[in-house]
Amino acid sequence: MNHPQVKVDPTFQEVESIVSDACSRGCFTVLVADCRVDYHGRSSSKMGWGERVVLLKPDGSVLIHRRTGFEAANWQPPGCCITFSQREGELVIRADRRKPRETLEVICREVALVSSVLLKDDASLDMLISEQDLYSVLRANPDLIEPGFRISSEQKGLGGGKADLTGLDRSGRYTVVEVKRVAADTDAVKQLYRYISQMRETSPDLRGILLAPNIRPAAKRLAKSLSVDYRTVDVAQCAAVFSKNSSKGLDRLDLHFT
Amino acid sequence: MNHPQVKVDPTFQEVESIVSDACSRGCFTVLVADCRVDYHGRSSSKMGWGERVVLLKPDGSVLIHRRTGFEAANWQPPGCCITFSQREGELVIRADRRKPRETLEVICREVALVSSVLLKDDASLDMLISEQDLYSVLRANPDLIEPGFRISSEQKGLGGGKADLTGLDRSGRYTVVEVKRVAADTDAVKQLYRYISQMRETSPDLRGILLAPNIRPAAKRLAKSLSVDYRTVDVAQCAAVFSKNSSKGLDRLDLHFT
DNA sequence: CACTACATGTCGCCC
DNA sequence: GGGCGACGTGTAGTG
Repeated sequence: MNHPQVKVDPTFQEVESIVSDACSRGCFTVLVADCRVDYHGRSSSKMGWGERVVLLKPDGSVLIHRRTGFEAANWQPPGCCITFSQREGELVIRADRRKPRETLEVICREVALVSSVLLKDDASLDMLISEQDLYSVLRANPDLIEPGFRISSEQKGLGGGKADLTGLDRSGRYTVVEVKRVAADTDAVKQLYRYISQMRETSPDLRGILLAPNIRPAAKRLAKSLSVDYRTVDVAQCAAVFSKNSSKGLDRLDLHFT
Repeated sequence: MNHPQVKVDPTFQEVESIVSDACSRGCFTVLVADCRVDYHGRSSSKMGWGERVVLLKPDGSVLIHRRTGFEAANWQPPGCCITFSQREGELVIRADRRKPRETLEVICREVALVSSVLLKDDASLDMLISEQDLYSVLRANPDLIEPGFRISSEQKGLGGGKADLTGLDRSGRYTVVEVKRVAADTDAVKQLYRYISQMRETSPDLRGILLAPNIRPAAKRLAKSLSVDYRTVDVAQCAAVFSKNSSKGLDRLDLHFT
C-alpha cells in the first residue's frame, strides 16, 4: 500500500508544497486546521474560527468536516479549481466552481496536520438489491406481486415518467405496478396515480398497485382516496432470492424463487 | 491548537488503542486504510478491496471517502455504535444503527495512517440568505411579490403543511404565496395547489402565486393547468437588501428596500 | 415518534 | 447542457 506523506505542525510553506505536489500526482489530501470559512453561490454562509478536518480530492472536490454531524459544514463538488495563497500570516485555500458560479474560501491561521496519499482503488461499489434487482426477482416471480399476476412490460415509458411494471392481474385486468424498495410515501402514490390517470382515458378499467415493504399512513390514505391498491413485498426475501441466484451465475431472467 | 496523535503504518493493536482512546476523549479520527466495506439496511452494498479515507466522529458518525466524488461511498449517520475487532489478520470496524436497523462493516487488511485529534470548534455556521431571510425581505417589501400586495400571515398552518405567505393582492383578492429560493419544480406547484384546493372549499376566489427565481417548464405547464400564477423574485437583490440592512443592525421587520 | 418541507442537496439518465 | 426523478438521501421543525 502506498505510503502517506505526513507532516505534523507544518509551516504554510510546507502545506503548500505538500498539497501542490499531491494535486499534481492525483493524491488525496487531509488537513487538520484552525480555520474560518466563507461560501458564496446559490446561498451564502460564514463560519467563524474553529478546528476542522479538510479533505481535498484529486477530482477537485472539497469537504470541510466539523467535529460532529454526518454532513460536511461546507464543501465544493467535483470539478472546481483549487488555489492556495498566503496573506497576512494566513493560508487561504480557495475552491472555485464555474457553473453555477460559487466560491469557497478556507482561511487557516494554523495547520496542525497535513497528509497526502495516492489512493489505489479500482473496486466497484455494488448495490446488492437495487430497485432494478427487485424488478428482476419480481419478473421471475410475478406471484410475489399478486397470485396469478402476469407481467407484460418493464419500465414502460409514459407521459412524464416511466411505469415500473405493467401487466395483467389474475382476472385479466390491465394493471400498472409501482415498485418501491423503501416505505411508500405520498409521492409514490402521486407518481403512480399520474400514470394511471393518463392511461385511464383509454382504458378506464385500469388498476394501479403500489408495491413496497410498507406504506406511510398519509400515503395509505391518499392511495385509498385515489383507488390505488397497495401490496407488501418482502425486500429481504427478494434480496435472498437475488443473491442466491446471482451466486449461481444465473442471468437476471432466471432468478426463480424456489 | 490541540496536537493530533499520528501514527504511520500502525499495527492493528495500535489502531485499536489510539481509536478507543480517541473515542473516549471525544476525538475526531482519520484512517487511511486498504479495506473492503459491507453495508446492510435500507439497501445493501458491497465494495471490494481498495484504499480509502475513513472518518470516525465522536458523535458516532462514520464516513468512508474514496479517491474521487463529493459523496461518501459508505457511511453511517450520527448516533450509531462503533466497535472494533480482529479476525484472521483483519481489523474490522463495525458501525451499527438502531432505527432503521443498519449495519456497516469496514474490513481492513492494512492501515497506512491513523490520526486522532480533539477538535475545538464553537463557531456557528450562519447561512446568510435562507428562505426565512427571503420572507423577511418580502415582508418588508411586499411590492417585490406584486405591486400593491399586502401580506397578512406568514407560515400559516394548513392541513398537511404550511403556507409560506398569505395576503391580499391589489384588488383585494385573498392569495396564498409559495416562496422558493431555487428554481420551482413540479413539487412546489403541487405543494401550493394542495393548500389552495383545501382553502378553495371556503373561498373559491382564492389566488395562488408561486414566487421563485425561475420555474422549470414542466412546473410552468402544471401551474398553468392548475390556475396557479407564477412570478419571479430576484434572490440576489433580496440578499443585497438583507445583508445591507443586517449590517446596520436593523431588526428583520425593518428590512426596507431602498 | 411520525410527517412535512428544505437543501449550496448530489447524482445519473435521457432528451 | 438542461430537465427530471431517485437517493441507504440527511436535517430541522412541528404535532
